[in-house]
Amino acid sequence: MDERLPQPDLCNCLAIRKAARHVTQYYDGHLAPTGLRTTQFSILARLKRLGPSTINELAADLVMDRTTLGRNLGPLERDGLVAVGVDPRDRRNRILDVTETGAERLAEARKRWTDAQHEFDAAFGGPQAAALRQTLAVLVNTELRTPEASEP
Amino acid sequence: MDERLPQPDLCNCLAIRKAARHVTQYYDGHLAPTGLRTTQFSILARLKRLGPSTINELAADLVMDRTTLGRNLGPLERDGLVAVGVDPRDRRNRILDVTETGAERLAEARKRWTDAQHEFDAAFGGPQAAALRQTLAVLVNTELRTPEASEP
DNA sequence: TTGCAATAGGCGCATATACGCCTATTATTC
DNA sequence: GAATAATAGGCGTATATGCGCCTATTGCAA
Repeated sequence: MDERLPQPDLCNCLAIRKAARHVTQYYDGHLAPTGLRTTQFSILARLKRLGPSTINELAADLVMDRTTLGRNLGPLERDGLVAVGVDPRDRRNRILDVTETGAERLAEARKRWTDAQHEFDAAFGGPQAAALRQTLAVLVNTELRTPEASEP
Repeated sequence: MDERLPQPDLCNCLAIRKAARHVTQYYDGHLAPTGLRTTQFSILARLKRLGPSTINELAADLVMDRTTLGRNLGPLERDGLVAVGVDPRDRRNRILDVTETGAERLAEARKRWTDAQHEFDAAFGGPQAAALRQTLAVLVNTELRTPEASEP
């Protein structure tokens, strides 16, 4: 009975991307009945927690590129889950806020999310999951500098 | 001097997706001069390691959806880095293989990847990185069942 | 105040991700 | 051997991701 685990990846990036695909599919499966994807759920949840925010603020919180968040707002705005307004005090800023409909949808999705969290803990181990999240928080706050393009 | 780290996410999925975005941007920045994205580099590297493989085999190895890999092959095939043939013994199968051009490009990219790995270890800690990769390998092999849609 | 720098965000483009449905091909069963 | 099941993969659709370049707006300096 050869029950060894496969070799872990040598590549940090591949390792985390594989895991991200694995876990995202799982959470997406749980959230599917609510019509929200994992990314959309995260956006709604964080925006609800932060309160009205600009695109830059929310994108930084989600460790997401500014333009990525901007595009991800499209479906949410179209479905009336997020309101996008202009800051009257600085009209460069867009003010994002969760609508009432968005809050309701978020509340429904949160039930499914809780189920997913519990099952995840059961399968992977609660303490292990907490430790992993902690490690990932450190990683996200680790500055990784991209090399400059060489001067011409 | 309030140097506390921000609270780790409670959501396993958000935590790992944030980290994946963070790390992917870093590796993509290093690989950019080679014209390869991180995903493409991973595909080439794994295919080179596995030898000629079918789409299903390679997709499973990469923890990637079959259709995702299928589409990601497009640019690689277009640029002559991967050859896609039909298995004469079972014509349902596509046989993927790294071309000579692909091998050369992979070799160049591997240099940049090695730099990225070293700098990653320096910033995050080599042993911590190894432990994280090990943990993620366990996670990827943890079965997470998606709930069945309710019967009508 | 006017003119330049800095900031916030949009948009084109290209790739990445995956579900559902489809065809082609092979394996199985009667 | 013909009908059927199972498997491999393609394709439509939709969202996710982010770089480079652009405009709009604001802050700052001469």
